[in-house]
Amino acid sequence: MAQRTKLADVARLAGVSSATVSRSLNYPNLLKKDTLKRIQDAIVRLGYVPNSAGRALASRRTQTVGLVVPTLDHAIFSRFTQTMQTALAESGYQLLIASHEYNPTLELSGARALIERGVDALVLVGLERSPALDELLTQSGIPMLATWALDRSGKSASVGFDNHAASVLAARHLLALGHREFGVISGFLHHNDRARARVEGVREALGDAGIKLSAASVVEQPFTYAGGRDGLRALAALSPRPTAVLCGNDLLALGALMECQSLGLAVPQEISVVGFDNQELASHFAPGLTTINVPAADLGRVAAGTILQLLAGDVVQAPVELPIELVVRGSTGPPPTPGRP
Amino acid sequence: MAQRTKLADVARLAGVSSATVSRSLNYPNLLKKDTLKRIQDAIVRLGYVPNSAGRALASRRTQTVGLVVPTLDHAIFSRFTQTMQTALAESGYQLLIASHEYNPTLELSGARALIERGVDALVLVGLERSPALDELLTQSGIPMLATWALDRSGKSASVGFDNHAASVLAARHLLALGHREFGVISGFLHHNDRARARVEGVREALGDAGIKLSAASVVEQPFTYAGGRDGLRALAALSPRPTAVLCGNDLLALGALMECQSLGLAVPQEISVVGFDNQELASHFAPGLTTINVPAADLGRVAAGTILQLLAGDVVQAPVELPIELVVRGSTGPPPTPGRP
DNA sequence: TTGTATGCGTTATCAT
DNA sequence: ATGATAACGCATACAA
Repeated sequence: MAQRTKLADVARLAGVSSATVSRSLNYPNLLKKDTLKRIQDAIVRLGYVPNSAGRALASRRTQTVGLVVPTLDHAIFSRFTQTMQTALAESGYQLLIASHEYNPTLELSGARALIERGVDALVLVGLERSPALDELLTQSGIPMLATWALDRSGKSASVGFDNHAASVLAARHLLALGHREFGVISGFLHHNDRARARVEGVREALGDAGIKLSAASVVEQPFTYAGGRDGLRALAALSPRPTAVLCGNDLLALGALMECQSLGLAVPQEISVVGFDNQELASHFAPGLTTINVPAADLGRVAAGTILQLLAGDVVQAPVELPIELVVRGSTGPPPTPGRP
Repeated sequence: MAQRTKLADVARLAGVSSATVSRSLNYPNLLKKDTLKRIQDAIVRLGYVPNSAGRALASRRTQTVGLVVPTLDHAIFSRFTQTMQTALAESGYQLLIASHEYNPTLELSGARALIERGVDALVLVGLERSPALDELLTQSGIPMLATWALDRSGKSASVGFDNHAASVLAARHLLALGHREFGVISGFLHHNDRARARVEGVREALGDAGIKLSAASVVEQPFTYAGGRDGLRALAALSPRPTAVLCGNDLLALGALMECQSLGLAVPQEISVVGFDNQELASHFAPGLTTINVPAADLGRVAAGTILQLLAGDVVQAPVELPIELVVRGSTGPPPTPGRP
């Protein structure tokens, strides 16, 4: 039953050639009003739906964009994906998705699967990829866009923000408040250049202030509330105890906040927490939380626009940098006593 | 540069016919070990990637599953999608996604776009669809799976849970606590049969107890924190004021909780709140929140499995019902004084 | 076990 | 403005 009526069926019913029907789909203004209408009637009558495999084979384009993300199960990526898919759909493009859960092997196979399916362009997250994937990308010659990071080398088009600069911003803010003991709860750094850039930003900003970030004060945890809890517990056990904690995303930050409460640590009086990602809850349940808001939805929109440019043949070299903002809530509280154990 | 090497190129390099190369891909065990190896070497040497348009045209299958969801920007759907895509990828299927933001027109065009692209099967959310979509589905003859709802009529395969029963469960719980005045904060009911089933469940359970749910005590709001806030404010203004509020999802429930706090209403002493969806935050920041946990990840896994069965030609008639659970937190608090204004 | 030949549904070139 | 026809890359029935 599947995929019955074809171009030729419509052509027969409309009394024209299949070439004309094809044109009615792709260049309707080339046809005489009358025949166009006859064809369109036939299409409706038959419930004809074009077969894009045939179309792809003949036209060498699939009207499909591939997206390879770490996971859809983080708000930032699902929002990003949602926005992109809506924007692309408006231009007649469909989104084909692969996720790899931060596993380079899965990223490679996912990208390969998308390329096999003939995506007209490919969107990736981050700049880091395995040599095999790099080779696959250059061999395929498919237009590629890196997201959530900026490719300053200009090797590939990119839209994102400066993860490094963002955490420098946050660290300086905390330094200005008088903090001297820091902790970082990060996601796993393996195969996550964004997370690494964030940690590096902290390290650098602190270094400029003559403060060294010890290995023990950077803990890697899964991107979950539990990860945030565990991370904070580990940091709280250090001596001296950090008075400021930077978290890699909202789940980690909120988990850390919960654990602070469980441990009886006042935020931000005894400990300050900074989290990446936009978390509406923060303003209400966690007035002491400072956040670095990342523009996931904007990124999706801009990425879609850039992809369309690439597909139009434009050469997009310069990275498109989106602004991030540090949102400080409840900063009126007293600064923490630095160095208190 | 795109999509250079083809089957024939590999065949030439390996010194075989293209048919043999095709077989090496689809039925490797039909080939002599030696020739298979020669072919595979050639494939690697050339960096050959199959063109699935050609494959789809010839085989009439795309190894692609279409998913039409309301949005990826709600945790339940992104988690569902993520799980499904992972499970399907393990069986060599790719997921093609369309989202419609609760707009029937977009749902139709999305489904059409997916069918055009030749998806082997289609996954939809809910049972309600426009007549046009229904016709499209039957005309196309594509295997279809309804999710997040149970098709008791057996017209289509379905995996989900009983939204109606779930809210009956919640309402009875609140009745048992002594509540007599109820409010409901729902998402928009238009084109959302799950939301309607939830409200109906409440209405029915209350009706059994001789309580009528007035029109004013059911408010429709967008699925956001702000929606929850606005909804609760509206309900709190009613006289008599509801002592128990049921919310359509986690965002609405948390928004309602925030507003309770802003209004100085103690939860659950003065007002009880019940929210659909699994919300980890609840146990910490909102100990008075009772939740109906929905198994988004399980649904994704089961849906993927069912789709694979359908693709294998199995006839899946009976709806697959997943269990839901009512999680009561902080129920030790005193029951609210019923009917207090 | 492998090769030959044909067709899948559409687009695009070239006529008319 | 429209028609005839040759690709597009692969799978498969049939032959060998």
